[in-house]
Amino acid sequence: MSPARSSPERVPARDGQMGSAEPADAHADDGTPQALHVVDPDSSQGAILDAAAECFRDYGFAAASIDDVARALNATKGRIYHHFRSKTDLFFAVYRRGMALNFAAVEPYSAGPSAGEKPLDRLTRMAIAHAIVLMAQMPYQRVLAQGVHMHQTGATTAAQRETLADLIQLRGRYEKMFRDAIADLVAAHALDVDDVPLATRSFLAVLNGSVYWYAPQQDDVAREQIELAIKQVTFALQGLGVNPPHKIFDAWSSDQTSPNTSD
Amino acid sequence: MSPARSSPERVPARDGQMGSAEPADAHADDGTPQALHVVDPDSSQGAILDAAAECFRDYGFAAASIDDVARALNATKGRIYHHFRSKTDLFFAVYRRGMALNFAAVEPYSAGPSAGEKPLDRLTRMAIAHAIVLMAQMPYQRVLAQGVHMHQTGATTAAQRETLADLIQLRGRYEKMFRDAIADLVAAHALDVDDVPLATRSFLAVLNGSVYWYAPQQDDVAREQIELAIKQVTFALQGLGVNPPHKIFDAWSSDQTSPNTSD
DNA sequence: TTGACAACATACTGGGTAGTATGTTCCCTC
DNA sequence: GAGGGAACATACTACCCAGTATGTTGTCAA
Repeated sequence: MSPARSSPERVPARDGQMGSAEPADAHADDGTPQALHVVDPDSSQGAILDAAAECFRDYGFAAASIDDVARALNATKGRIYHHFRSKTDLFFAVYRRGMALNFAAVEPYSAGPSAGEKPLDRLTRMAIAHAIVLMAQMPYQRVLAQGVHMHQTGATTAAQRETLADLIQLRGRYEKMFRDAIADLVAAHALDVDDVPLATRSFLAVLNGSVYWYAPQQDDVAREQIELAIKQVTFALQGLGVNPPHKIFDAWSSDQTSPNTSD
Repeated sequence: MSPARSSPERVPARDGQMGSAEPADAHADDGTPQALHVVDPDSSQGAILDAAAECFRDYGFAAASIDDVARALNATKGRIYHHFRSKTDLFFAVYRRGMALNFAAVEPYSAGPSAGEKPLDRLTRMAIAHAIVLMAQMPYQRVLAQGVHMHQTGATTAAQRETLADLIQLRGRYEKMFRDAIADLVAAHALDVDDVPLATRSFLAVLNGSVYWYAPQQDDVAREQIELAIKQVTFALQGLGVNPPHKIFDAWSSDQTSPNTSD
């Protein structure tokens, strides 16, 4: 139903590359899908992204206005439009940075140097890292959830839809890390699930849950997050049908930054 | 940050009851929090709710316009504003109906007549019913998720915020059914979790996951939904630390409408 | 048949917002 | 020290959309 909606297709002309007189060299659009830290966090653009992430989290993409973001920055629209071509582009940049934060947190444990590592330990470390970065970077994570939703609806122009597909693919790669880790467990006969994709979704659903209800309670936020993460990971691993390796939990609790990878 | 936002508080005058010259007797606002089927599904209002649920699902509350809903109905705004006072009220009605669908699906298994029933069987039936109604009534379920999110942001006027609080409380009652069922398992020493609220959230997170990815694949949709639900419930129960009762699954699979409550 | 009212459709208004066009300031370079 | 451009702020426009005011049609009762 509603095949055309209101605006059929914005900017019918000058589509495709549209690279004429860009105001700044920000948001490099070279076709490098692997590029992660696109924007320097300490730059002015980084501050814009942080403010935008909070606004998108609080009001949602559609309801948050550019003026809201500018107000959160103690600035005006001019500053934002100097760095980002449109509201959608700003959203994409926030999404990209959110995915970069996730990859930076989890990827080290996904492809660790210790090839002889137990598959269960690897999945456990990845899960804890994921659960923690979720709580530590809440605004960005909420934006990620919105981005997935936007993909199914209408994402303005064709060029932007293409960019969104890239971002969704980025998320697909991220989830694939977990799917592969779970599949490794199945291959090692350490686990018996018939539907790995579904199991992966349920696994991540447990860990992602905190995005919608977590708010810091205790003083020691870092420890609180670790404890919550351990509970969630315990639930998720049990859901898969395996007993959680408490040794990993203890190692993580004692060293909050990077748990020792000793067996 | 951003303490005031754009519109400080819509409709500063005539707040509170604002009951003057209602166009129709629709949307009875008597203070009955227990009322579930507020709107007759086969009426004109029911058709509006269905269309609104699809639009809110597709575009989100903020991005979906009243004209979009009207277009989906092959009608105009007049029809909608004749039955609902505002866009927010329409959203609330959709939310209310979504909760009614959930209660109607799960409540029969929550307070069944068989008091001697095993706690695990009860939770299992509730979980399956919840997972199935989620897939069967997708548009409404997506609206429910949005409603929870709206509660944390700004919900227009003070009177509407009050109504939203009612709806959130309705959802709280719904989740409490599951929390109580899990707490019963703990009390019966059939389960050992230290954090029941967190376990409940993880439990529901697994079941709710399908809202974001489920799309009918096979021809026999009802059977497909049952099979998916069983897989999800298996994961969720294992996450709690209990072995799923396959007897219940088999009974549900053989009789899709209402599983026999025999021992 | 004639009110009268429900159930819409049509036409219009006001406010909010994305995006643009144009200034202004500061810094850096030559 | 002059010029030039990056990094903003200011001012403005065009448009979308929630909400309203009013017109039209059908139906049902008296």
